[in-house]
Amino acid sequence: MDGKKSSGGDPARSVALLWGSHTKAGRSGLTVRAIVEAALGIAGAEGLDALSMRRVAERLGVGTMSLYTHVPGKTELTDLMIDTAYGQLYDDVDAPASQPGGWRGAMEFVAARNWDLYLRHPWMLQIVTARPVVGPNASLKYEAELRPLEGIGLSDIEMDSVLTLILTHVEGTARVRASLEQVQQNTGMSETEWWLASAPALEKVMDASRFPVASRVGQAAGQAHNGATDPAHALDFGLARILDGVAALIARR
Amino acid sequence: MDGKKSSGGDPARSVALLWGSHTKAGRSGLTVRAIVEAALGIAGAEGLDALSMRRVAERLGVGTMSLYTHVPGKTELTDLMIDTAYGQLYDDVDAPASQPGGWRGAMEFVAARNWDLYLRHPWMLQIVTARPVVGPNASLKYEAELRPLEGIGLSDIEMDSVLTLILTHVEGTARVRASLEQVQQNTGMSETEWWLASAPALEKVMDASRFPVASRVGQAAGQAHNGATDPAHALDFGLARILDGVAALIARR
DNA sequence: TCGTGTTCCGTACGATGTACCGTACAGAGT
DNA sequence: ACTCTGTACGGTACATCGTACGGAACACGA
Repeated sequence: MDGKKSSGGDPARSVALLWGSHTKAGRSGLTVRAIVEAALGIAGAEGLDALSMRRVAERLGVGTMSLYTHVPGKTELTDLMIDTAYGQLYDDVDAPASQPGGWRGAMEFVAARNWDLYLRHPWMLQIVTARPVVGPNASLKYEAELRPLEGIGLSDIEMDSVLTLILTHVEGTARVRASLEQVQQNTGMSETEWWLASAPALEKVMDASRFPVASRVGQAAGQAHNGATDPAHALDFGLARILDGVAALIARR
Repeated sequence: MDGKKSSGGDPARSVALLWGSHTKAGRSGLTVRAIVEAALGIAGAEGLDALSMRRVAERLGVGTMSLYTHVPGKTELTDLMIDTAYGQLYDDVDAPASQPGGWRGAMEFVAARNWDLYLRHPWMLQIVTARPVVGPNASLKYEAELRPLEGIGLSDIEMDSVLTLILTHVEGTARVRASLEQVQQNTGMSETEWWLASAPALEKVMDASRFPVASRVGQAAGQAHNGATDPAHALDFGLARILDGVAALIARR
């Protein structure tokens, strides 16, 4: 129920592992790349809860402990998974910068791509990255996402801050989205079904007059969104506000 | 390493548990309230990883399985922990609304209080709340945080969206903060120490000229923040941008 | 041919959440 | 006062996890 740790071991070893070629095979053909891909397959198909070293080994037809010859531990494996997923984001470092609509269009593109990323890899949202993974693809991602902010009147620090703000927004919203979907899958109930199931019990116990604003707004939002929250709407609304705020910062110069 | 689940059982039972009095004691004096407090004590002192049903029972001098008489499972226990933590946020429903500085001052207050909440209860950030906990204190929190947005020119739905945006920002930033602190605690290295430990390995393997913008901006941000990221700065910067964006939305009317 | 180092992996340990089921007690009914 | 019954308590057991340990099997340079 809580977050699993990440990045506990030797930094130098982790860095070397992330930036290595991943193709050196032993006598059973076992490769770091193969291990990572198997892990991605499991996490993608059955979620992070289903990901265990035993399952990975099983999928590769290999003893469980053989994995530890190539990978220090599960922590480092997930780091590799994350960086691999990042690699699917942009096929070109200048993809965001060459988007129409200036820096704003570029940032909308960045947000959309990250949103898609979490949609395709919801397990990423369950990993508590104790430290940002500095792999090759993560570095490329950072470069690609910073470039459109170059030369528009922001200081270096502001460029970093703006990007962080946007990415935090997307990630947080995607986390809500993934949570909703997971419950839907666990309980077999849709968002509205679950709400209807708890409504009678709630009404019996909660005095709505104590929460006048909350009940009115909650009701309105619930009806508009077909459920308590609509992550897709939250993404767009939030991004629009954020970009307006950034535009105001730039205009102030 | 991944997020633990939440809210898997019967909705009605969960609601009743959350809104109940928590004082009915059996013959050994065991209470839902006592269980929740013990759990909060463990999570607060040693983190969520240290929280187990056995540890809670041990702390209460009680058999492990006795807990299950009062609480359906660990999932519901964490739900109760969360709602209890929410109870410490505002001592008055009108605390945010009666803050100086209008709606903007109120939202800054709300953000600061939530920031403090996660600072005091970092374990909350590790729980994957599969569904927002609708307990009494969560409801009060929602009401208190919505009130300052009343009557300033936003629709009901926009009120909800604005609040969600702010809370998502605070939570996401707090998550980064908690992650950094946890690594610091796990590895015994400070932010800068860890970075210095991986720097030589990174330089050996990463060609900085491939990431011109990233390395320049990263360097600048790293120096300004005494580490790769400065969550406190990210909080303030992001909140300022967001509130500017909201102000622009209101002004547009 | 013989070290010698690397890769593979079977076994085992200490955790975890909780299902199951027996036991023991508190309070109601007589 | 005595029995009956429902609830609270908790011991044991199971499946699962990450991984430490150490032996076996192989590749390869000398």
